[in-house]
Amino acid sequence: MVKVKVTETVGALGDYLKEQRTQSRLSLRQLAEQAGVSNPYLSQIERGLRKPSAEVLQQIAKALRISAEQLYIRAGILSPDDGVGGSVELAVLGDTGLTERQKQSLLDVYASFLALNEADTAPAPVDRDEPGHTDVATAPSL
Amino acid sequence: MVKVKVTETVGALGDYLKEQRTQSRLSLRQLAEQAGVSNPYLSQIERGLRKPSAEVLQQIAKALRISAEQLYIRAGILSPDDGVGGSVELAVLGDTGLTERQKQSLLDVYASFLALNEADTAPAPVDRDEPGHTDVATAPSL
DNA sequence: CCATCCTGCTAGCAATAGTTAGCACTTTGC
DNA sequence: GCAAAGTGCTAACTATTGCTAGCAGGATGG
Repeated sequence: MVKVKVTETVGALGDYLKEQRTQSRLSLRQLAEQAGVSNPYLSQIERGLRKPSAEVLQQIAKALRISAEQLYIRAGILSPDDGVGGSVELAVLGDTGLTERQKQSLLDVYASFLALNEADTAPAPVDRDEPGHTDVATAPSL
Repeated sequence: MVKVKVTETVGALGDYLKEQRTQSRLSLRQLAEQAGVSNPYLSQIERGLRKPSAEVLQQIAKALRISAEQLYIRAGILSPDDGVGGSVELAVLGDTGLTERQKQSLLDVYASFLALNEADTAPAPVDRDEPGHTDVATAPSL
């Protein structure tokens, strides 16, 4: 009985973090250095004993090449459609690799997708969108 | 000894935060309550005296209906194309309002835009040796 | 005129984030 | 066999977060 519920969310974050780290073939010390924190501390974060500050979390996310927001979502701290509604818009608008025109086009497509799904799920309020299931039976012709 | 250098980034975050708060016509206490923090603490954050933890920052961002990532970017803590490269991908993949197929389409378009701009600005293909990057998107035929 | 509610701010304290030093174990090579 | 360097973890400490209690000033209105 090791996991004693330290808010449970922190543990989830730690697990996901460790999963990402090992998947990137990074040792604890390597990631710690890249993220600019000490290795014992990173170890404690992974085991759910500590909650990293915003800055540290950003550094870690950056070192792992993932979004801090995603880190939160995947760790179950933030629900996907909770406060992040519009994160696609923001991500696109904040992208420096796109021209303004391209951003607009992309967002147009995005909006149209959402509108389609909206109209789709409206009569049938069963909106369980399981990844891998790809419920595209009603999806528009692309 | 007055701490002159509070990293300066914190001040920027505070300024942006305050700007957003007043723009939303929220008093300090109102936002503090919505974000689940004490009002003196929020006050200190806005004045750059404190750096909020990851959780608190998320709560504040949520209460203001903005992305924590954007909060960082706008505050100048995180540069837009810095570690957030790929945030569009992540935002799209994390979006619950899209089907898997739509996500794929959107990302295809996104990738093609990037490829276009890449070819435009860099005649000589720059190869960045980033571990675990696995650049799979090489301009899909649209 | 004074009570009451708002605004934001300061002081002081408890909790915890993040540090350095160092332990135990495993692998690598001489 | 054993040094050297890798892995992650523990302990003790300092620095910082985030709290409660309470202050001064401005509106509102009885």
